[in-house]
Amino acid sequence: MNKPVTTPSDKQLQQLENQLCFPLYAVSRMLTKAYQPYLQTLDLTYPQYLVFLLLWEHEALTVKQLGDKLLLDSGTLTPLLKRMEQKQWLSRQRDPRDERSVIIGLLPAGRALQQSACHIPAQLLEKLGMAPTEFEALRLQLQNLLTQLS
Amino acid sequence: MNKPVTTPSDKQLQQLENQLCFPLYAVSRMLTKAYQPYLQTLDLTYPQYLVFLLLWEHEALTVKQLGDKLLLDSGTLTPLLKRMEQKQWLSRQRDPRDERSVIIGLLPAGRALQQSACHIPAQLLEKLGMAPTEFEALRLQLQNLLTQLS
DNA sequence: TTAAATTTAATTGCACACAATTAAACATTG
DNA sequence: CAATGTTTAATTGTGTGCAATTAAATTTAA
Repeated sequence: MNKPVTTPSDKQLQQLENQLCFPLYAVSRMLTKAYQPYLQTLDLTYPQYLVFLLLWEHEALTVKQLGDKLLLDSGTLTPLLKRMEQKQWLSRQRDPRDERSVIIGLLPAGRALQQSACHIPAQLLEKLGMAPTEFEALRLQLQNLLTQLS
Repeated sequence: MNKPVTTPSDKQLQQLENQLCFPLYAVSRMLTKAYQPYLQTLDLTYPQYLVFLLLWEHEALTVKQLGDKLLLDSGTLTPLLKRMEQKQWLSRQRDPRDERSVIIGLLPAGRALQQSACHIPAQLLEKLGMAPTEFEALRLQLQNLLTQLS
């Protein structure tokens, strides 16, 4: 009763790969689009929203710390943060104790946005329409993948 | 023995949202990066690789058909396909029977790339390090999410 | 304590990604 | 058949996303 232990063909492996890698790529983009209607009214993009989630929690963080938490480098963050600075949402200033670091701090207009954004998570979760057990399973798998890949 | 049926707070919902939405966003980017070492030697990007996977299978497709399959619009595909055309990997020509459509066809250099790329799926799958049951579960959940979101 | 190595952010250049608009070709309908 | 509506790509403009380089500040080591 042994199963045949044949090596999967290149074509079979390609199909497997695309059943996982492409959906991940596509779902991620669709998810960003799903935020659009809510974020657009606040003049926010999804990466900017993620920066706010961190600042609402921590009040001030360096570019480096933001990058570590979001897995984004300064080439992405610097122009993004400059745009947010122009809207008076946050401040950018060198750390006097280590002039290499740039500290990003919440400004009143940025703090005020939290009230307008606090209903987004519930609306998003509803859009996903997932059962709690499914949700938890997916969360764990993504967590594992993230560990595996980074 | 009833569980307390309290409404989750905004903060709790925000945490839930970020346990799923942010990991999806991050994993997708890390996955693209995981392809880098293999694609770089072929002078390919991940979206370009996806275009090739479709062309290797179908030989020729319109921009519209590529967009439907990849969930990308012409604003993304047109410049990407022009870059691939410049490398002589594919041709772009209007369909004589419907001048609105542009047919993307494989050229010899593009067809030849398939031989160099055929080992990528196996290497990628190994990098993910997932058990078959896990793999299938994740695939199904992403499939469901994609349906829900699009 | 200087010289070398390291850390951190900014800059530069290239490639997506998508909303909105435009333009051309085709299809439909009166 | 002509007017209207629809489909399809291209274009434009804005915003990421990242590799590679640069520059400045700090840390380490000789």
